[in-house]
Amino acid sequence: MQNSILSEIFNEMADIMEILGEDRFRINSNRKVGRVIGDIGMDIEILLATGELAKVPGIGKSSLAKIEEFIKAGKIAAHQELLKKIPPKLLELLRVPGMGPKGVKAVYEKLNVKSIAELKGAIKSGSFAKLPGFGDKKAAAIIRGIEFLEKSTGRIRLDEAMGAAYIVTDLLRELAGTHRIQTAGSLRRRAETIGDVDILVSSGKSKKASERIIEGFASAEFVEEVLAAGPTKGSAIIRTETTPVQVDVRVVPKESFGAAAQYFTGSKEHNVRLREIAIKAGLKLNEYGLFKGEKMVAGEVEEEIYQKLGLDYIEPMLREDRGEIDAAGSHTLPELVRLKDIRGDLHIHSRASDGNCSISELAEAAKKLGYKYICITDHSKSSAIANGLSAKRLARQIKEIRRLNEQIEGITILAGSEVDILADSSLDFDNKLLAELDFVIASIHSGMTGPRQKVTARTLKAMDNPHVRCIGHPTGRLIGQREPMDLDIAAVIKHAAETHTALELNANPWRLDLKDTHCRMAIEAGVKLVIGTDTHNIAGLGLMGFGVATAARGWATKADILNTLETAESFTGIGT
DNA sequence: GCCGTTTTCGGCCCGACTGTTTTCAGTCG
Repeated sequence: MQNSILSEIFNEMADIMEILGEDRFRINSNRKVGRVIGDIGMDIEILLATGELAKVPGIGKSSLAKIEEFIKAGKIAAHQELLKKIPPKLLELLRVPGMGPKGVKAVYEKLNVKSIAELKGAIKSGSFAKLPGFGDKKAAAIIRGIEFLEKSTGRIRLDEAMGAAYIVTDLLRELAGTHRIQTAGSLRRRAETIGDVDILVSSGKSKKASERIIEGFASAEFVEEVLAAGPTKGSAIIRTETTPVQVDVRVVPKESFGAAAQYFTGSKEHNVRLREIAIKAGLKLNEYGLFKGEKMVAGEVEEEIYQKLGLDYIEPMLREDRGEIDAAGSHTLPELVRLKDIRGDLHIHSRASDGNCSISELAEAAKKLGYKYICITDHSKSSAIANGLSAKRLARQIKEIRRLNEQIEGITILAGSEVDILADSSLDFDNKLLAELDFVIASIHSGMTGPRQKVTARTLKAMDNPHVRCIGHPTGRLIGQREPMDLDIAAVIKHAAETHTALELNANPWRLDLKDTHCRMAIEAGVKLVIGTDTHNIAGLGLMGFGVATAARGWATKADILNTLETAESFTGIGT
């Protein structure tokens, strides 16, 4: 799929144009095209061929021609022309916190700085600080920015962001003067990766109270470095168990809390659309409220902002400018699936393969979560590294599970398998054994770097097996660590619909696979999703929420998720 | 460059913080 490359090209064009100081509206539209292409789950080549691409908001005539040019020629002339205008490494300067397009332009034109290494040199030599509009403090800030860039791993996973948020909200709760505390930003939207953690606090009217909260945050022992600390806003790098995380804390008065929550939750693109709607209605929207002239018409309650703009309330997970605003206006938003709708976990590893717990321990823990059923899906024999079960061991495990079901009350344990899809597309167990199972997940664990045609064919073939009820972590990605397989996702979804095979939404925050946009495609094609934690221990059962949030980001309702069904019987005896 | 229930031309979101400034530009979200 060429979407991500194209998305990067449009963003790069916007970056270069910005450094060159070109028209900011044209820059913005290029950026928007880049984002929209990145958001589309569907292969852009297919969308172009069917004429659908021309209907996508934000993509106009000019961009359409460029995309067509890229599909045909593999490059875009306008992009190549822009690249010629700047040295190749100049763009990396934009990644340094504190360096924007104007700064990059200045150091390039006045100091002939063409890379981060040269920027470091210019700061050390003192020439940077002598530039008009710059200075010693700015120089020091940029050095810190470069250091942060060098040690940071970029965006962090959802679980890491949540851990950082807990650290800070725990402290804020202890501070005097904090009333309400709410995470905002991409964390509240449950995006798959998080840049920095935003936390919103409401306090009393006095300016002093607000200042004290920021001071309390900035001086906390977990703070590694304070990036900014004003009367209402503080920004700092904090230590966590895994990685340094940037956390922004914002203090707002009680009467503006809802507007601030709306504003700081974003996404930016969603907010821009809302403010445009406000302007058309003769109103003004900012983080303090929705105003008609001087008069505040909404602000304390987030729901009221949407209501006064003539929109249904939009859940944070949907706020990506992916059609949710139009749907809210026409009252056609989906009723999103929630964690409380989940009745069981269908992807669990026990001690028999590479898990840490016995089946009965897992069952008891699941019962405490209110689940009606779980399915034990240990690895199959080819996953030797994970101590995959042989046919003989699996047959024994099935008997063990049947026996346990007679002993344990209040929850049904299903016998399953996460069976390997082998390199030749066959499955790791024969049909006779698979037929014994209540629920079979088929997954690829090897040959993931294979060509598109091969990995796609393997997946399609597995779905042809009548015993396979679900494809596990379909793209195989590990966020920040391993790229997804080059899978033809549209073909997989189409075949899943044809064979009535479910697709997994693996809830592990390392995976979130299928991702949100792919979930939405699957749902639109009528394919059911299974949200499974793929847990190897009891704590991992708690990862379900990450999967549910991702499903919601894919506009999933309860009916789209297989494991919201009330009883275990819904899964048994299928394929026999 | 994109878009249209005031529009095919003329608009295009808003504010905090910082550092360099004597009133503001740049960056960020």
